[in-house]
Amino acid sequence: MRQPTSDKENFRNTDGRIARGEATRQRVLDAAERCFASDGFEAVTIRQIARTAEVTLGVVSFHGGSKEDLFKTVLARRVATLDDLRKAALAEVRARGEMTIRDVVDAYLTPYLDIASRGDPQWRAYAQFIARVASNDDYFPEVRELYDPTARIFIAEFQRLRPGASAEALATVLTLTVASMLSIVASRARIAGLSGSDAIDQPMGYRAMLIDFCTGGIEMVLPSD
Amino acid sequence: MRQPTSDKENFRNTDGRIARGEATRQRVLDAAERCFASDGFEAVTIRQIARTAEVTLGVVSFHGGSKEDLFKTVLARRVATLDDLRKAALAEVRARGEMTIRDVVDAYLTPYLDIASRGDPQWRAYAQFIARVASNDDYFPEVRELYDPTARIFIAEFQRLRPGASAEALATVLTLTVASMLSIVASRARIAGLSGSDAIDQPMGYRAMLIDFCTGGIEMVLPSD
DNA sequence: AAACTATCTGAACGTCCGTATAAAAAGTCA
DNA sequence: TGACTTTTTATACGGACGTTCAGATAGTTT
Repeated sequence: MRQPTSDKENFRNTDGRIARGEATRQRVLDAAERCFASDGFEAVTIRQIARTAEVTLGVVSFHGGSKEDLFKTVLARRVATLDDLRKAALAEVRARGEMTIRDVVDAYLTPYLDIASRGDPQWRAYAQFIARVASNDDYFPEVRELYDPTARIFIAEFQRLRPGASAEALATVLTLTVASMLSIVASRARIAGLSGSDAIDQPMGYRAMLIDFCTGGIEMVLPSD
Repeated sequence: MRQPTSDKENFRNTDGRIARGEATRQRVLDAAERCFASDGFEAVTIRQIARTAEVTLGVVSFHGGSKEDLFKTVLARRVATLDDLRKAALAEVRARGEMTIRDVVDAYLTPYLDIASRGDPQWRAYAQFIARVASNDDYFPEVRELYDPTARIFIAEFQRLRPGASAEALATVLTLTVASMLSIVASRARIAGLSGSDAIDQPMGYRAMLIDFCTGGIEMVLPSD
C-alpha cells in the first residue's frame, strides 16, 4: 500500500488542492464499499472493485493495499461519524431531562436509519455493509472492537434506567436491538414478500415500528424495579 | 449428480441394508452442512467439503452435484423437520385453549433454540447454517420460499390475536422476531464480550429473555385493540 | 530544463477454484 | 463365475483469483 507522503501535509498539495492520488484513493474506497455492501467480502474480487472505481488493477493495491486492508479501511472510515451522531442524539435526549428506555433506543437507532435512508448512495452502501458485516460474527474479530465502545455507552444508559438488570440481560437486549435494526436494512425484501405489499421505500419508514418493537422488548426483559 | 436408481427402492439394497452410496451421500451432505455453517457459501471450497467428509474430490460432485446443488440440498434436507416441530408446538398451544402473543412466539422460537442446543452437532450446524443464510437476503431467492409457508402460518396467528394490525406491521414483527432469534445463535460471542462474562453455553439459556423481548416488542407494535 | 517523486499501466506469476472424465475398484445379481 | 451397475480414484482443464513489479507517465520542486 502507498505510504503516507513523508515531509509535507498528507492529502494536500502546497497550493491546497486535494492531491491527485487522494481523490483516486477515495474512488477506490467508495467502490469497495459498494461492492462489499452488495456482495460480501469473499464474493468480491479486486478486479470488480477496480472496474467499479474505473481504475486499473494495480491502482487498487497501490491505494488500498490487500483485500483485507481494504475491508478494514472501508469499515473504519465512517465509524467515527456514525458514533458521533449517536452520541449527539444521546446528549440531546439527556439535555431534555427525564429519560426513558424509548429515548435511548431512539438515540441508538435513528442515526443508523437516517444514514441508511440518506440520499447519498455511499452512506446507504455503508449501512448495508454494516448490516452484512455485523450479522456474520466471524468476519474479522477487530470489526467488533470498532463498535463496542459506543455499544457500552448505551448499555450504561440502560443500566442507569434499570439498575436491577444483570450484565447478561443488558448485553442481550442491546444485541437483539442491533439485530433488529440491521434486519430492517437487510431484509426489506422479505417484509415486502410476507406482507404482500411493496416494501416501504426507506428504512426510516420502519422507524416507528422498530423503536416500538425494541422499546417493548427491552421493557419486558429488564424489570422496571 | 448421481441419478436415482431406476427400478428398485431408492436407498436400500434388496436385503434392506442402506445402500453404500447413500451413506456416503449423507456424509458429504453433513460435511457440507458443517462447512457452510462455519464459513459461508462463497468461502467454502468443494475440496474442503471433500476433506471434511473424508472422501475424494470426485465423490462430492458425484453425490452432491454442483456447489449450488449442495447448498440447496443441505438447506432443504431439514426444513420439513423444523417446520413440523413448529406446527406441533402451535397445535399444542392451540389445544390448551386461550392463546396469547407469548404462546405464539414461544411456539415459533423454541423449536429452533431447541435444535440449536441439541447434543447432535449436525443439528447445531444446521441452526448456524440457517442463521447465516437468513441474514443474507440474496444467497438464493428460493431459500426464502422454503420458510415462508410456515412464516405465514404464524403471521395468521398474530392476526387472529390482533385483528386491527396492518399487513406491514405483521410482516415486520415476524421479521424482527426471526432476526432476534437468529442473532442469539449467531452472536453469542458478542453478548459475552459486551456483558463481560462468559457466554451462556446453550442458546436455550437465552430462551426466556428472547421470548420476553419478542413478546414485549410485538405487543408494543401491534395495538391490543 | 533537469532531477525527483507520486501515480498509473499492463502484463505476468503462482495458486486454487469448480467441474469433468477415463479408468479402476467394489458390489450386485443372474 | 461372469456380466453388469454403482461407486471411487486419480488426474486434468480452463479460468479466475490476489498479488507483484518493471516500466511508462504525470506532476512537483529545484
